[in-house]
Amino acid sequence: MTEAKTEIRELIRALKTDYLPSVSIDFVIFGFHEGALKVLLLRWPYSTDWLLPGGRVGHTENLEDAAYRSLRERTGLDTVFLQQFYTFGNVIRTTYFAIEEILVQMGLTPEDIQGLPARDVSIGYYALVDHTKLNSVPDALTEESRWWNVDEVPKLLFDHNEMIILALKTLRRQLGYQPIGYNLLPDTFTMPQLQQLYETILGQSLDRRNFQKRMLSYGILDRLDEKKSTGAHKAPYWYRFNVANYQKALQEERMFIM
Amino acid sequence: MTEAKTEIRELIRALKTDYLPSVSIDFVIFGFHEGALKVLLLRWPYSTDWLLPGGRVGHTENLEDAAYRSLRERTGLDTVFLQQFYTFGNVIRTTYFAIEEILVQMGLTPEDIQGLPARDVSIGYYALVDHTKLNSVPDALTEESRWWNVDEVPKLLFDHNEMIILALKTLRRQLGYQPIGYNLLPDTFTMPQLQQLYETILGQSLDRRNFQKRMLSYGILDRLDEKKSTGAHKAPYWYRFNVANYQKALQEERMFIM
DNA sequence: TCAAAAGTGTTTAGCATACACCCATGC
DNA sequence: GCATGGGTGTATGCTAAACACTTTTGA
Repeated sequence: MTEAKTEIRELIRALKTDYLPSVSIDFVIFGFHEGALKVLLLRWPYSTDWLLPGGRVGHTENLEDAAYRSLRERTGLDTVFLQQFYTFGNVIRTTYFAIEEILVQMGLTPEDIQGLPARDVSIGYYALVDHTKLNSVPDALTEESRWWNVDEVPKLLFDHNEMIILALKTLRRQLGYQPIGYNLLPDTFTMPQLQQLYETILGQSLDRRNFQKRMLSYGILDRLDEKKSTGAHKAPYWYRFNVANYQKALQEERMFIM
Repeated sequence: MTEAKTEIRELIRALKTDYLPSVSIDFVIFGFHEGALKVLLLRWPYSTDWLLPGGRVGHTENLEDAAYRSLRERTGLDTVFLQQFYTFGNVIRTTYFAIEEILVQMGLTPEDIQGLPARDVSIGYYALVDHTKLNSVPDALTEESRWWNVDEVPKLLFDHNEMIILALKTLRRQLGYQPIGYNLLPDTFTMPQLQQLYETILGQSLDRRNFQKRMLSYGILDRLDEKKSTGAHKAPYWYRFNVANYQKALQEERMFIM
């Protein structure tokens, strides 16, 4: 048996003993890059299908702590925007049944599989991350992981396509009552970049002047000096989020109607 | 041992074998009566504290089905508005530990308690019900159940106070993009009654004329004949929800800004 | 005839939308 | 000097908010 297979068996063992049975976490990790909204997917060994990264909850671990821990273990990211959006509990969603073939190829014996929870209820979280800061941490169950454009996501395992759709819908609605961009953009950014982020998430273009007017009116941005030119045109200003005001706006809700 | 205690032991046994371990459901059941928003609470035998009604998920039962089933078993209501709003997973939230005293008084032995999940992750649902149609179905674990005004709810067991607060917050936000009232009002109702419902949920008073104008503009109401007088004043019209349009509005979202 | 509550229409103000010209830079 | 993209202000229209008088009814 290869070392990888041994590692997988160890993971499965831990799954049975170290974590709450019947409960899992799935992450829709959004990143923003080259004007497109991306989502992080991974692929198991011996499988051609992709799926969302996930995690589990320790016996004496708070759910939210488990979500942050799992995400940190997987992405190396600590300060991310992480939000629970829905809990999925259809029976067919995660029967190990459906992926038995893969499990067998992973070198798991019937005894390994025996005792796995027959189905999970999975708590969906979505995360917004600065994709330049992410360094993917591989594990034995991850053969490959990469970013996909949200509108080019293939058919995924389980109900993970629906999860992405609902996460995106929730994210768009959230844009209506909370600011967004912190943790998703670099520390300093330009107004056109911020606007592109909004346009990408909303899937529609917005008026430059009106967008800037609204954003500035919220008082969550601090303007810095000029940007070094990146092309044959006037240089845009750098902006930075005013963290205090940004946090306050997050609390307040009810502004930010797009 | 009393018959009630035998029933309780049977319930606890079923809890260990018939349902997913570590997963529970809690209901914030809202009713509207006498101009006040109410929430249904219950009290266990041998306990002075109140708490939210709950349910569990069968091994081969979809989460949503389990929610509807539990609610039906408890309230006799079939067609209710039921919405998942958050999943709670703090460790301290449901340790049986915290209520050991009560369990002992219920006649449970250490062996009964042994094997109970140490903690649950609980999926919160809120329901809107026509409180006149509710007939409470008692079980061995329910010593007493009744409606409480939402602003007079006492300190509850576990984290159930927080649950009510978050459910109400979600309900209020929902009022911003979906119509509400079907399942919460009688079949026919008057405009002032509908307005009172909105005012009650939002916790603020609204302008009569503007409210009526907006409501009628949504096309979800059918006006009937005059109401029989209920006082020394002009009789209000009866209205009824136009179910087809109401359902369509529920799908559409994004209208109904209050 | 008076009090209590419901029906109804108009005016106003604020905000979101639409829209155009000037400016800086690199080639 | 010209093409590219960024900066900025104003005019308009729509809709939510503010607001008052008339009608019905029972006591």
